[in-house]
Amino acid sequence: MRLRIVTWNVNSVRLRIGGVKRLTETWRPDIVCLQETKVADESFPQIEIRALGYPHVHVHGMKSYNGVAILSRVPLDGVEVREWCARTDRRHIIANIPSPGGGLVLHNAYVPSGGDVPDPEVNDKFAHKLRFLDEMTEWFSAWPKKRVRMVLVGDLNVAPLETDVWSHKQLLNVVSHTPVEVERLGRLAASLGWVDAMRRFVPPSERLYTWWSYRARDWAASDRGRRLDHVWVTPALKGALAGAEVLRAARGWEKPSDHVPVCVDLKL
DNA sequence: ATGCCCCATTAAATGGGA
Repeated sequence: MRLRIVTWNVNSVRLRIGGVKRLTETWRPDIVCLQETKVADESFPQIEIRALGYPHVHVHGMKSYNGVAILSRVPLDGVEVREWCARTDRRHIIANIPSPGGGLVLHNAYVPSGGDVPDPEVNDKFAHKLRFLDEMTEWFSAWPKKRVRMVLVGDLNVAPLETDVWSHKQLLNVVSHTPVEVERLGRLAASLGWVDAMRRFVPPSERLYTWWSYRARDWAASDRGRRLDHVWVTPALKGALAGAEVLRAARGWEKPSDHVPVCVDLKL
C-alpha cells in the first residue's frame, strides 16, 4: 500500500483553508500534518477540513500561537500529545497509522523558532529551542532502536546542511543555521538513527528550501530560502521510502504561508 | 541588511515569527 504524508506549517489554519484545499487536490495525501494552526481546539475549522475529504481530524492547539493538527483519510488510533520544557504550548501530536506489517507511529512537531540572538545566555527563546531539541533527543533515545517504525515530520526550525540555506556563510550566525543548532539537530537525528527522507531524493549537493521570508520584495527572484521543514523516518522504514517532494509553487499562491508543504511517499 | 512583511490579539499597538 502507498501512504502519502504531507507536512505544512500553515501559519494560521483558518486563514489557509483555501491553501489546504489546493494542497490536497494537488497531492491527494492520505495524511496532512499542520503546524502553527494558531487556533484553540474548539475553534478549529473542523467542518471545512472534513469537507476536503479528511474525516479524521486530531488537533492540539491554542489561541494565537503554535498548535499542531493531523488530518487523515483513514482512522488513526493511539492519538497522544506531548509537551516539552515544562510548558503547555502545543507543539507535538502523535498518532498510530494502521498499516500492513504493524502500525507506524507518526510524530508531528513544531520546534520553537528561537528568537533573534543565537546565545542562550541572553536569549531565553534560543535557550528554549536548544532545550526542546535536547529533551526530544533524550526521549527518543529511550525507544527500542532496531525495530521501531516511526515517521517524524514538522517544522524543526533548523536548516542543517550548507545547501539548506541560500548562503551558508551569511547565515552562520543567524538563528536556524548556527553550528550549535545544527549540532543539536544532529544529536536528535542520531537518537534513533533518523533518516532525512528529503535528502534521499534530493542530493545534499543541491539547494533545497521550504521557507522564504515574507519580507523579501520578490521571494522567487531573491530566492533566499531555508529548509526548515523536515520528514524523517527510522531505519526500519528507510526501505519503504518511495519519494519526497517540496511544493515550492505554494509560496506563490494567493495568501501564502511563508512555509511550503513537503510530501513523502511510503510503500508499505 | 536577507528582509521591513505577515498573523493574532484587539481596536492602534504589540508580540511573535526566523
